[in-house]
Amino acid sequence: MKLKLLNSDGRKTEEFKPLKDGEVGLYCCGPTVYNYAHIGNMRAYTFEDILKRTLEYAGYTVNHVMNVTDVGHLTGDGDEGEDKMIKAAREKGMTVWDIAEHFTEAFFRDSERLNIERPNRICKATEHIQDMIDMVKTLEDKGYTYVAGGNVYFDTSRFPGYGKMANLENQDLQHGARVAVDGNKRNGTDFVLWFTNSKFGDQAMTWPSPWGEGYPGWHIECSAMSTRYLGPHFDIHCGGVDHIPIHHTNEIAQSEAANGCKWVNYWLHNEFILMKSGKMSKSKGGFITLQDLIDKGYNALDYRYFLLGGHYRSQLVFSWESLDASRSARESLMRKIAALKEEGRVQSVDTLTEEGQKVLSAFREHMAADLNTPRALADIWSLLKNKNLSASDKLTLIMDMDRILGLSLDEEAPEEEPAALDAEIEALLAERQEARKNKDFARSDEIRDQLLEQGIQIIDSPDGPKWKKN
RNA sequence: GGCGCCGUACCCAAGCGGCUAAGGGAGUGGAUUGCAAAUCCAUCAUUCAGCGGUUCGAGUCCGCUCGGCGCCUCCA
Repeated sequence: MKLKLLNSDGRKTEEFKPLKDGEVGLYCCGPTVYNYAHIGNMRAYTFEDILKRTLEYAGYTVNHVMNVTDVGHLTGDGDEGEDKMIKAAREKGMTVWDIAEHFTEAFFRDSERLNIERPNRICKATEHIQDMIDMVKTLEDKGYTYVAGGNVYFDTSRFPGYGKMANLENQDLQHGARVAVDGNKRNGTDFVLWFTNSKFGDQAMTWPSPWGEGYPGWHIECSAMSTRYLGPHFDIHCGGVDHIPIHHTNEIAQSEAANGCKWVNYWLHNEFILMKSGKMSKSKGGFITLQDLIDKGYNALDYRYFLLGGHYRSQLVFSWESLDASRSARESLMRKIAALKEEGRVQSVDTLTEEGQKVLSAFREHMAADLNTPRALADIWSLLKNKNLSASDKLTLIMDMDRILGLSLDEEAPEEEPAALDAEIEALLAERQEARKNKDFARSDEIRDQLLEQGIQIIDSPDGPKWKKN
């Protein structure tokens, strides 16, 4: 299985070749834990999960590293603005450490519910301050920095090819069009490596450094931590498209300047989830969390299915109608699989017939072609209708595909357990059965409507009536 | 002002020069069911925003027009 990935660096689709045979170093920009993640944020982590699963499916051993930003990420650019963590702590009356812990926990709970596999290593910025200081020191020794207004800046004019991936050289950037220009900067694109003059300094969040007590700039953490865990040159780096022009551009500059070599071979970026009204973001408010979906009665995997229905590199508009369609599709899929289990069983893919092998390689080809998950879902639906496949072959294929899709297709269709039936409903059900037996359908339908109003849907089956909560 | 993306049926969405334009949701007709639900069968774009061009051949490449979006603040 040869993967072809669209590399943002060069904007071309390339065949993936790892630096070391059979191994992949993968770094993904993780959450800044100052608030709950919204469903747009979760698209990035779901996409990265699909990437990781696909790599593993293809036989690679993946070392997946993800950071948790718990310091240094400002609300504004340059040396203006406040640290997000500190701001959140002040507003909520909690310590920064409590804030970080609370939202980190919430983040991984959401990840788990979306079947996102835990990265092999999760690293917190606050636990790697020394690595960052060391890297800034190296940059200083190599002459890439200057100190102004108490802060240490990276001088982008000293790094040839700065902004190449983002195509910055061809853009007539309007610096200061919407944000006050930082007068300490020598170049508009320069950025802070280490802060010492924060106006909002929370003493709990500063560390001693050669430049004075302070805290790190946001970009340096990813460079320092990825280098520590994956080395100075590794395979894949992921993140949202929003990171291309600034965060990743700066990461490349400082990493390659410090390490003195090529840093990342493949850059993969996911596009945004949009609302009908435009972008979803924390600062604008009005964002939707996974918990909101669950509170409305959706399964977290309905959202994963929704995400898989669009290509990660395309903008996807979220709407409740679309989510409903995803839920209907996923529930139907689960029912069909449950039915298949009545007459077949999962086996090794080696036992597949020629037709089954054909279906499987088509699926693999689709996933290998820059992770075409919409196509992969279509493959499942087509295979279900394929008359040349036995139930066992279908199950075998679907479960193999689910290693990548991560939709928990092997789980039993969620049937509301009638164990907790309350007596009143029980009585109504019994009465309805009695009425049906006597062909008093007016009464039986009346009871059904009555229960439906209480959010209980009755489904008659050959084994008697079943019910579920809506 | 600069950079980039997109416009495929009622909705979402694949498709990257060549068999009859994937798949899902919704809808419609039929089978089944007391009726529903579920399931099964069938049906659902002579056409890919518009106009030109390249080509033996274009939804797919090029140009223009119209429309939508993102970035150049924070953001996944």
